[in-house]
Amino acid sequence: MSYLVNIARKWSRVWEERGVYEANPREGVPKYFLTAAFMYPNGPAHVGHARTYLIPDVLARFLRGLGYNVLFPMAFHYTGTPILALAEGLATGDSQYVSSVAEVFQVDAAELSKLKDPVSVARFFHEISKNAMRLYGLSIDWRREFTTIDPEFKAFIRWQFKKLLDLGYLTRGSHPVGWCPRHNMPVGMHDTKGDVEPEIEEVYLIKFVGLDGLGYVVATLRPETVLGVTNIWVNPSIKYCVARVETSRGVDTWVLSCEAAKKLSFQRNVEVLREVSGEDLIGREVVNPVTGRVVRVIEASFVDPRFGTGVVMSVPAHAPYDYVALRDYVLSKRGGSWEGLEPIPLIKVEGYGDVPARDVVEKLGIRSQDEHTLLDSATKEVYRVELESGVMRSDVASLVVKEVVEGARSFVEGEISGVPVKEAREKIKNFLRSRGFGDSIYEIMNAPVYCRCGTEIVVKIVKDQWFINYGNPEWKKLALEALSKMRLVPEEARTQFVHTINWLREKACTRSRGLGTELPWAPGWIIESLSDSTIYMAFYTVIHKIREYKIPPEKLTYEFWDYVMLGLGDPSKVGVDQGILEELRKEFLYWYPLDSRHSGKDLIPNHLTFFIFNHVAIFPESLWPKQIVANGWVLVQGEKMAKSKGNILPLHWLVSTYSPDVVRLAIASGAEVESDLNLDVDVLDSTRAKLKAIHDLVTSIFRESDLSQVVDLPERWLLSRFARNVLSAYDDLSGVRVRAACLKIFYNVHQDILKYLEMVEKPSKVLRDLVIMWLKVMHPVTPFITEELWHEIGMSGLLATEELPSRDELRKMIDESVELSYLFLERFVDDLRNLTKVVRGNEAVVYVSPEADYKHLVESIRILREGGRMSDVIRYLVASGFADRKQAPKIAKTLIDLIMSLPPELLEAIVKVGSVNEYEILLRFRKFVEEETGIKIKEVYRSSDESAPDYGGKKRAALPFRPSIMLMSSS
RNA sequence: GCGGGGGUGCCCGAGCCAGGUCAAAGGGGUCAGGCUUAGGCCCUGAUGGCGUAGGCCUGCGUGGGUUCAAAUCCCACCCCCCGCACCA
Repeated sequence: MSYLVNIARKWSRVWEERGVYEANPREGVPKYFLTAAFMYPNGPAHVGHARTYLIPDVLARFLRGLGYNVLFPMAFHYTGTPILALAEGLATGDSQYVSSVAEVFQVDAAELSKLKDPVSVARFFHEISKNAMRLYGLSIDWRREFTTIDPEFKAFIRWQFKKLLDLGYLTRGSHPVGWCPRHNMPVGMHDTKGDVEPEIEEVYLIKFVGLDGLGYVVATLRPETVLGVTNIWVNPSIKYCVARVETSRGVDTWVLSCEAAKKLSFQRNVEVLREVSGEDLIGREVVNPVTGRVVRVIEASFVDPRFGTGVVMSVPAHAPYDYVALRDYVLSKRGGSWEGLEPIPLIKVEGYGDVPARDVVEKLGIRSQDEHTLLDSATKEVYRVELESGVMRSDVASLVVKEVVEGARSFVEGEISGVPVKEAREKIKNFLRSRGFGDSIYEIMNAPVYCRCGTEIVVKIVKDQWFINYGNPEWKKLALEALSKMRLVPEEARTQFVHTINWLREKACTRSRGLGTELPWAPGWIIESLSDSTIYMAFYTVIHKIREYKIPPEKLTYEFWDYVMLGLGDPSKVGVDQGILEELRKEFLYWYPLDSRHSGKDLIPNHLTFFIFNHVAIFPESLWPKQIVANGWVLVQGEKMAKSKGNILPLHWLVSTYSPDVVRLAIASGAEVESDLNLDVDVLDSTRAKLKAIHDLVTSIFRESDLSQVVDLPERWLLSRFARNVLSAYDDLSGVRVRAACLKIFYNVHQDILKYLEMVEKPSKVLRDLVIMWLKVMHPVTPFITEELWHEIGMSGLLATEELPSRDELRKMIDESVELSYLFLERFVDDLRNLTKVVRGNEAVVYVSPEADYKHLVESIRILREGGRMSDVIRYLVASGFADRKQAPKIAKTLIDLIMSLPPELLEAIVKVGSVNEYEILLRFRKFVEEETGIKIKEVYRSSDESAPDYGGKKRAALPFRPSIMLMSSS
């Protein structure tokens, strides 16, 4: 095992020293430019990266072998906030934390504990990962490596964003985010306890004006039920605040729970004037803004001060909570009298009575307002059926007793009565909002969600947020156009891309903290990571030259990039030597457009789509990317990798434990790109065994001194099979079917060589030539062991720079007639074996058809291909004299069955080759057949041989490609 | 809820887009045999049911349909996985 790791160390160093993978423009040579998503170093590169990076590497090596000038670069993405959290954790010096991180990542705890700031954390994992990638054999041009906090890169990103701004694709506004009041920063899923995504939703507010002059603002998801309000709920045991609250119409005075007031202060200005107890509010009267009805404030224990405003409107006909609370109240305080509080039916729903809430409550047998689980499911049911199939009753206008706002009655009459709930909801919302009685706040629907620090998360409205407006219809059109011209692997991803492009709206593109590039015109705002990584592939084309010519970052101006990337402006006025500038421009144009972009499938709905959008925004059509390859996950022992599970397989550990070639072959042959790959230890072990077997086979072939010079049937067969497998593997690789290619190159070829060795007494010299070709075609997947073998068998030069056998060269090696003969033999063995299962016997007499009869098979194939039926075949057989009228149908049936059972390629081969000399083949491979089946071949006769005995009447049953066999027991 | 992907033999997993090459590739497991001092390595064969002549029957989530012919096409249903953003 250490052998494989050692040769990897040796050859990766040699390749690097000789600059084998440093790609420079070469005029007249076709280029291929591929990139994989650079990694975010908040941990070491792991087996997931290993997969995403291996696919382009195999393609890169393959294409180099076919004569392409291939560029495969890599960089590191420092932008973002997760590294901050990690650095924060490490900086506390908590040794338990440090050692747990060290363990999942398989890194040195002492080293780790020295890291105090985000940048050194990033550098630490960057170095580990980079070294792992080098040992892993990725054929990367490392001269072009960079990080996203390099000044040159920042200059490039500033240019990109200025471009987006000029194009009108950037907008500004405010928007709600999950927010930790203690950290004073936005929190996403990865900063919360248990990785919970805070679900932020807009909740509607309706203001009931109290007769005391205060605004009693209720929060609701169902504004249409405002028509059926019988009372207002407050919780008597909690504190309420009277506060001056900012609204779109100026400042208003509201009553709301003090907790709500505090939360709301993150969304708008709130000034608490005084506190009142819930108790004090009981019995006050408020006016329904739509119906004008005056209702009372009543106590209810179910009211949650943390949700909405802590003030709730009561709609007993359609809200189970309200119905039950009201029932409690009526029974305990009013001796069962509902007078004045009767549920007011608003919505008709099939299958329910006038008061659906009551129906459901009774169905579930709910007894009190404290049975939250039951009430929640009741609420869900009523909400769902009313939304889906509910219609506002036609008499709702009569509920308007007094017009608080002008036109309320005619509004309800004309727009609400008789319409579906969904529609009524929108109309009432708009009506109330336009009259100053409607508003909305944001609420965390899955509250409580806690920050990692333990503080409960609130919703904050971030102001002056910058967005990239992916909702722009013109832009979408361009993106769709680019997509339609792009090749996708897998093709199934296309619909997902189309939907993503259509669905995307404004994307917040800045953050208030983290590593990255500042928005040039808005200091303090950092461009977030999904936004600064959309066109950086272009940056690879020139960064090494910028460094080589020592162009200082301050000279990388807007004009500089405009010229290099777009050829705009006057190169003499850029402030950089014009010759150099032209050289950069030329190199960019040499490599661009990008030929293939690789990443995990998880990036389809974000990065890969943004990648398309930004390319079409900034670059002309001729420079749009040509292909995207999105690969599936890597599962470890059937499970998804996760830090929390501790089952992350870091690349540096993998390659030093199992060796790069083993890991590469296991990943490459484990699954096709689109599907998830399950990696477990057994697979790695058996892959290692496979490589060892190949290694030993190759060395033994070259150790063997006694080789024949013949190029006979077995040799021709071997060469032909090899060529076929390799050609087919080439096609696979061109279609990014790496697994299929691997199976052919590593498994089929290997097996054929073993078969060949069985066939011959003494291997031919031809085998050596074939092995040399074999090493070449294996090299893209397992570069190290093949390079080592290359030298071991005495070849000169580096295998890494060798050309692969060309398609033409391979095609010439194909020999259909030999392959057909061999196939015939295989089928015969199968047939014979099959027969031994049903008939006892240990020796066989075989009748083969004369070669001349093949013309009947060929003709029958032709007839069937041209749409002929059995009758046509019969007619032909009789006409040709092959069969008489009596036997023809039976023969035709067998013939057709035979033809139908043969694969089209084989039929093609039969037609092409014309015939098989069955007699000769069987005699020649008699021993082989006997060994394979355990049946002695007593005699082989031509069925046309008059003098041959006819055992069991089998003589006449022979058909081309299907000898007739008489099985018997020797006495 | 919206969107995407998928349900295949004991297990994993191809094949379905271009219907007959499909009892259904390839692994794994299991069984038998070989190699071997021994085998955890490797090699060969078997692995839905039936069959003393190379064949028949049943079968690819469920139920219908189209067709001479369906794992493959159409319709309905059931079930599983993954995304829904400001986060890499």
